Parts: sequence; structure tokens; C-alpha cells
Amino acid sequence: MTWSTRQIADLAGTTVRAVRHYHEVGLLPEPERHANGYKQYGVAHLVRVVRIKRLTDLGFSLSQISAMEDADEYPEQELRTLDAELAETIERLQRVRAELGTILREGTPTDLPPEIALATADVKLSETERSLIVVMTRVLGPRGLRAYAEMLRSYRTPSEIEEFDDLPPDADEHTRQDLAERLVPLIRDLFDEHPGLEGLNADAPGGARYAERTVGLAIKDVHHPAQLDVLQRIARLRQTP
Amino acid sequence: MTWSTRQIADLAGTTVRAVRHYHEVGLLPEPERHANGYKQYGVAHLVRVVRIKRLTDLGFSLSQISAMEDADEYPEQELRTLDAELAETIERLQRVRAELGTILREGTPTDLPPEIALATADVKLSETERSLIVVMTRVLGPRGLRAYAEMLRSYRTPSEIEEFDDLPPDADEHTRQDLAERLVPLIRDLFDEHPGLEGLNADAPGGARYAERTVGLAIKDVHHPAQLDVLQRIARLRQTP
DNA sequence: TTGCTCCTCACGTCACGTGAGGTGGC
DNA sequence: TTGCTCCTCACGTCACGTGAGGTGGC
Repeated sequence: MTWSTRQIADLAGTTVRAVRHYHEVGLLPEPERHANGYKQYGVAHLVRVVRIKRLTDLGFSLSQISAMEDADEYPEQELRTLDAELAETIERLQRVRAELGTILREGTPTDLPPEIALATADVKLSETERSLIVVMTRVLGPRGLRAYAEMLRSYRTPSEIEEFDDLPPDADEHTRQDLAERLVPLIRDLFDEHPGLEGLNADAPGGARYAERTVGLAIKDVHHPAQLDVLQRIARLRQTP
Repeated sequence: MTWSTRQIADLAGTTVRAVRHYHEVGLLPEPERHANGYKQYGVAHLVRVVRIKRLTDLGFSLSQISAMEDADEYPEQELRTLDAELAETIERLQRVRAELGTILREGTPTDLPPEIALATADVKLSETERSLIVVMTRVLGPRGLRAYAEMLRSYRTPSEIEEFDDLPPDADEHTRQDLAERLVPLIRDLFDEHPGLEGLNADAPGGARYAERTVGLAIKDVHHPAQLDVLQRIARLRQTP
């Protein structure tokens, strides 16, 4: 008598499968059956399913609900914990929305962290530059990142860097030495204009050495031998003025 | 050369298992391997994992990310859709929090819908009464529910109803008739004081007939034959004044 | 016989988590 | 030999969704 599975599901505002699932996990006792094997639910079952539905809608897990039924006292602690979790989730989602807002307003790329993305909003960068920026964002500390972003804000790829990026792998020594010599002053200017670049990796989370090694590996990975040779020449030129 | 699985995972701020999962679903190409079978990731892989991490943190699913990589144009539509979904989620969670707030402030039970829970906040009810209220909340429409809640607000279980709830299953005819006769005027008063009770199920979502049948079944379920006999006597008494 | 409702397996979903069992270089 | 890191299965998580295949009464 009374109700079939579909009927309590509809009455409780849930699905047939959910009701069966509550049987499976032991949250809802199985009712008696009709001669043909059909389940027959009563008011007590409906009350339980409605309760489960209410609590899952609030955000409780089935095992929490199960524990609360067992405890059988007013679940104040659980309610407060859930409320705090919801507050945290809401805050996180609001931060995400704020970020989505900037992305949509500024048309910033989706693959860089917010600050850096904003700093590079109206800067054209090569693939290589973008890749190395990503690596930087992963090894720098907050202060280093800010200094780096500040530098990027006024950065415009010089034609010499374009030359460097497009350097043929078989470029002869003269070409490489010449390019190195023309790059050195640019780098000097960059450091002069942005003193923050000096101690860039001072607050790197993994340590300055780790940051340095990581960026070094990245640089080796994205450049071919001729380009690496130019970089070595630059290093030598900067050491012996 | 360059990085092991653990190393890109750490650099990207994710887990080794996540990186492997991205291989499994085809979001991340497998890198070359060292002689011993160890994977060797490069900058391109790191950039990709960081991008995936950013997008999943924003709330995109892996298949959405996959589709966005294929499309390769600025995913404005997707960003807007996600933003709208987040706005909706936030609103829902805020409603839930508001409800949790009332529950915590008023100490209302967690198994009744908000309005009704408030209406019955300082009313002592028997198990049977509570069960039938739950059933009512599932069959009434919004207007019916409001009228019902309004009635409950001033409801105090009369001693005759307590008698009815505690009626022994083998109560003799005289007892049952006497109880029925004493209950009739109470019910009349209830309807007189709350005219809204008249068309209670007029806006029931499943139809008035369905609501009536459902509540009828519920009443049959929670009472024993002696009690049902009293209810029949009441019905007869009310029809022939 | 056809439709409709109910039933019980049992695999699928999503983004990984978590061992189990084995290998390679110090 | 012991520790550490890496590897590949492969099952587990959570709350159900979704068929597959079969039954019972009109």
C-alpha cells in the first residue's frame, strides 16, 4: 500500500535512483514489498527521504547525514562547520569571478597569473618570451614577482631580441659576437632602469639557487646552441667590462 | 634533461598524479624518456600544465580546456558562460547560508522547509503531526503552503488531539464516539479562525485530487484502525449537523 | 500482443587519490 | 644492501546517471 518508488521520489522531489542509492548506503531502510516484489513506502520513509534531500541540498554529504542521524542531537557543530565551508567557497568563487572580470575586460590571456597578465596586457611578446615568463612566475617569490611585473609593464621587445629569437642555428661566429655586443648595453639599461631586477630571486620559495638553476634549464631548453653561444658571450662581456 | 614528473608537478603547483592524468586524457603530450624510462619534461610541457592548472582553478572542466585548445581563439563565450555559472552558484550558496543562519539562530529543525520550520519554531508537535506536516509540504502549492503555515503559527496541540494520538487500538465504541464528538467543534473552530484552510489544495502542483489522495494515504498510514474509525465518525458528524 | 511500471545488476561519470609491485642508480 | 625516485597497472572516491535485460498486470 501507500507509495511506489517513483511516487516517493516524486513526492520528495528527488529521483528513483537516488532513493535506491540511499538503500544501498544504508541511509534508508528497505520497505516491505508487495506480492510482485514492488516496494511499498510509507510516511516514515517519505519523511526520511525528504530529510536527506534537505540536508544534501544544504551541502551535507551522505556520510555526514548518516552520522547526524546516529548522533540524534541537534547538529549545531556540523551546521556551523558547513556554514564556514560555504563562506570559504563563496569567497573563493568571488575571487575567481573577479579574475574572470579582469580577463574579460582586458582581454588578457588565460594562461598567466593575474598580475603578470595585466602587466603584459598591451605588450607583444614572442612565444619564447611568454614561455620564460611562465617559468619565472613559478619560481619567484611575491616580491620578486612584483619587481618582474613592474619591469614587464614598460617592456617592449627590442629589435635585437627579435634578431636573437630568429637567429639561424648555423649563424657564423661574427654574427653571434656582433649580436652579443649589441645586446649587452640593452641588458645594462634594463638593470639600470629597474633596480628591482637585481635581487629578483631573493625571496624565491624554493631558494635563490633553485630558481636560478630552474630558469637556467628553461633557457637551455628553449634556445638552440647558436643562441646559447650568444648568451655565453654576453655573460663574458658583462663580467669583463 | 630538464625536469622529471615530480619536478614539473611541483613547478606547476599540482600533483604527479594530475600530470599523469593529463597524459591519460590526451591533454598533455608525453615527453621523451631517458634511457631508464624516466620522462623528461621541457618548458613547453610546463607551460601547458600551468595553463591547465590555471583553467581548472577557474572552474573549467578538462574537456572544456581540451576544446578551447583545439579552437585556439579567445574563449570569450566560454569565459562568459563560466562567469554566469559561478554567479548562479554563488547565489545558491548564499541562499543556503541564509537558511543555515535561520536554522542556527532559531534552532529550527533541519527536516522541514524554511517557512514551515519557522512557523513551528515554538510549537511542540507529536511525531505524527510532524510527519503529516512533511507530507503537506510536499503536495501543497505556494499559496496553500502559506495558509497552512499561518495556521500552524498559532497552533497548540489540544488535549483532545493528544488523546487521539494516544488512543488505544482496542478502544471501545463509546470512547471513540465520545472523542469524535469532542473533536468536531475544535475542527470547526480551526476552520473558522483560519479561512485560508478552506481552499488549501486549490493550487497544489499535482492537482487538488492528487493532494487529497496523497494526504489520505498518509493519514491511513500513520493511524491505526481505531483512530481511523474516529476520523470516519468525525466526517459523518461534520456532514450531518 | 502491446504499453507501462517496477525490479536487479552493473558499468559510467569526473578528476584525480592511493596503494601495489617493480626498477635503476647511489 | 639500503633509500630514494621513478615507473605502470588498477582499484577507490562520491552521489548518483544510464542503459540492459527481465517481470507483472492491464
